[in-house]
Amino acid sequence: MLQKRIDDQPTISRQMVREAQDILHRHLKDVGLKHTAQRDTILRTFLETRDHLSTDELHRLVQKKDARIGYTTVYRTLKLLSECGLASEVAFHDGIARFEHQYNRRSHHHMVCTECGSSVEFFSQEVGDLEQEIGRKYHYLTTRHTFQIYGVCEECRGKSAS
Amino acid sequence: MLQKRIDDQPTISRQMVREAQDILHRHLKDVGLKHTAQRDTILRTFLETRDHLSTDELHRLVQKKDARIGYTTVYRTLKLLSECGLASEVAFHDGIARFEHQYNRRSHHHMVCTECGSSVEFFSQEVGDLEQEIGRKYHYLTTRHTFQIYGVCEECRGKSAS
DNA sequence: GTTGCCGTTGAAAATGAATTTCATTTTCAA
DNA sequence: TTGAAAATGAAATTCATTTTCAACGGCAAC
Repeated sequence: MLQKRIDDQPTISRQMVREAQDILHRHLKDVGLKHTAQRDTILRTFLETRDHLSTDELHRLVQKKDARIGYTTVYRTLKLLSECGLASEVAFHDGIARFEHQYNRRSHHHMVCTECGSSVEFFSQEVGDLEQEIGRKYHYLTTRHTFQIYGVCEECRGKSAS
Repeated sequence: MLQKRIDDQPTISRQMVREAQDILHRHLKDVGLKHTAQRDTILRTFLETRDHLSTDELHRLVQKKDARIGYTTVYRTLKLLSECGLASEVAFHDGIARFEHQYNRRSHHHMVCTECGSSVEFFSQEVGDLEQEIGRKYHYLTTRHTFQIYGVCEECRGKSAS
């Protein structure tokens, strides 16, 4: 099931793609890895979608551009992208790891419909503040948090009522 | 790795165990299943610990009481306990499903150390309020949420510094 | 008390996503 | 150009979870 995202930045500009590629290339150099056509293709494909993609879904999209790129490479590249902050994993609690790109986006959270899998993104400063506050209180050096709301969307409630 | 929990209710009384058993028995009756010694043993073992147990860990504890109880039965009973609200799953994002008992506990969240896996529980009214607020705003009928903070605890920071 | 039904049990097998292996190919610095 | 190091991708493996199935057990009807 494809996880849609509702967003305040509908498309990604050529400029952004270039900047993201620079970030990846710098990261590759930093950790002594090489620059390959596959990695660029995967990054570009990843940036072009607004959805929350599983490795498998991204692999399928990538294959439309270059059918010779394998699942494993997509899997490994997603890890690389996560390392350099271009991607981040969102766990929707359905047993599949999903990724969304983090390029030029403000911090947000998800509300997921448990019937159809669609999701709404929302923004709340308070949640980030809470991370800081709780970390200070218990002497943790916090790095990140996850916050998801689960429920049933309006459309699905309509269906089940009929 | 055993996930410790820090709590405001250190032990569970005989009274609570009895009440929890009643809840399970009623649920079994409701869905047309039977009351068995295994299921009672598993429930009792589950209630006796304050930790966040994986199926495997609970199975090991159960085996100390009755070595003939199999993994599958523990797995299935945890599902039953979840159905009737006695257990709930907490995803610590390490690929293993963990459960904690929900009997007579107030709503709480977790902060997990990514080094040693220990966790702190904390309480925040605001998070629940936020669930309501966001649900109303986007017309979702919300059922639950997850909120976890990840970081490094004081002890682990000490270790890595030395 | 016996019978038959139906749910339970638990070992083993299946599943499926994530990860690793390994032979081959590609990259890149010298 | 060249060779060492990394990348690639198909296949195999891992590992938690879930399902299957044959044997078992309690209980109600006879």
